[in-house]
Amino acid sequence: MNTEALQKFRVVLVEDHPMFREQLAQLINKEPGMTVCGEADNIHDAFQLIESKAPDIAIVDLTLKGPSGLELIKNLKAKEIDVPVLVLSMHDEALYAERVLKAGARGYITKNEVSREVMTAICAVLRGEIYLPGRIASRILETVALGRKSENGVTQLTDRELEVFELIGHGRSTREISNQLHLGLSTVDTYRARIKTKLHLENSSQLCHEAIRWVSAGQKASV
Amino acid sequence: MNTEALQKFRVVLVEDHPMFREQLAQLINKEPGMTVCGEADNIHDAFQLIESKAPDIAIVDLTLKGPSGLELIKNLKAKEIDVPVLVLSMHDEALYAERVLKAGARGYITKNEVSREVMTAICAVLRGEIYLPGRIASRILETVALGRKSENGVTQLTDRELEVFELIGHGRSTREISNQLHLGLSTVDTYRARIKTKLHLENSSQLCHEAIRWVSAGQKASV
DNA sequence: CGAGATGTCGCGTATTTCGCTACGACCGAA
DNA sequence: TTCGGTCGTAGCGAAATACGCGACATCTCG
Repeated sequence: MNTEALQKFRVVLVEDHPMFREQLAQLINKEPGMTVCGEADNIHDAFQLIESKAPDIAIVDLTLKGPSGLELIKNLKAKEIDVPVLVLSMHDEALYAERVLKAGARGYITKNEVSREVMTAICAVLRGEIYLPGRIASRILETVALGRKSENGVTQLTDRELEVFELIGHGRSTREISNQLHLGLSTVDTYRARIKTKLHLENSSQLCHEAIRWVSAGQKASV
Repeated sequence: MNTEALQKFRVVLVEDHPMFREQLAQLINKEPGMTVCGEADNIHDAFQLIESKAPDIAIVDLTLKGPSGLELIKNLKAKEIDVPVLVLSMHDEALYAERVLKAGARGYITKNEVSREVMTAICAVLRGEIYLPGRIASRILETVALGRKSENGVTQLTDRELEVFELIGHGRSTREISNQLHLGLSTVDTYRARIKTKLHLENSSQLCHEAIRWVSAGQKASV
């Protein structure tokens, strides 16, 4: 029994929803081979926790109160603290999955999964695999199959496209942009279309959404 | 023991977040005097469930996939189905608390509470009290004390308008919103128009912009 | 009761989106 | 140097959407 205790996988939770965190902790502690060795609700505490405890895995919520979980992942990578990170997100969007994976996470699941799926993901990551729910994986693989560069996020936008993207993010309409940039309406339209393609966005609402998020994030989440 | 089992308070859960629902169910079933007698993840099932089971209390998440929990509460009231409703919300916002209370709910807690607080709330509502966490209660009382009418911004939107506003903020197109809310396209259009008027917005880009800003700001800034 | 607020919807026109095509410039690989 | 790719630019037509108008039934409250 002692040896079993020693062999348990040690998990750190980073999640700012107390109830959700409790639930996760319970779920994990219920599992024979795992134990929660620390919890945090912001990236600062989380960083110190992970640094000191060196857990076998960290489960990180993307949307924390302060800087997002993405920052945490990047910080860990920057400091070469090598802990597998499983990202938990509210967003069921391929864009985020790509970003966090690129930032160094080893898995991405949404909070809409059932507990079993979460455990599956944890186990997969502990085994060293990268875990993604099927629908997100396929969306990403699709872009790969289509010959996309491994580039993701906003980096692959052209200068002009980025310019337009940012203006969209500032709430400018297509017409305003075309005036401001001295372009034809249709030209701006083309950029919008290309941006949507590159960022895998379905319609102009999502385009607007992403653009604003990007702008108001101060362009730090790029990857 | 048998009589005790018969006396258990029967609880219905309405929550579309599988993991969270599991957690809640566990929390409640662990309690000696309570038992979960039904779960639903949309207001349609929820309504039938509550109608048929006539539970002692319903715990309702505000943000469901389809129509929001607010609708459910209103429907129950309209049909004079008299079940105490405890609202569970992501939003730590007096704005929502006021709305759901007006709609007939008997309590309002956020998902940021710890389990103990949730149990406290459930018990309070079961005792026939109205339960609000202190900080929300005081904020509501404050606005009452100040003679209300801090009518700037989003406060003046009606329930429906707010619902639409939020969906816009989540990047949904008009069509998606009309589907999700089971409304005519033109109806959603009308709401958009009214929102624009009330918030003094010029066009749909700005509407989109404001909605997204508001949503991603976590709705903390207004009131 | 009556006025106003609210939820719901339709219509017609103006505007925008969107998918497609196009074309010259440039750049790197064959 | 020719070929294939990307980039900036732009037009076209069909479909979708936005927008301003009106409408009507409830509901609420003075």
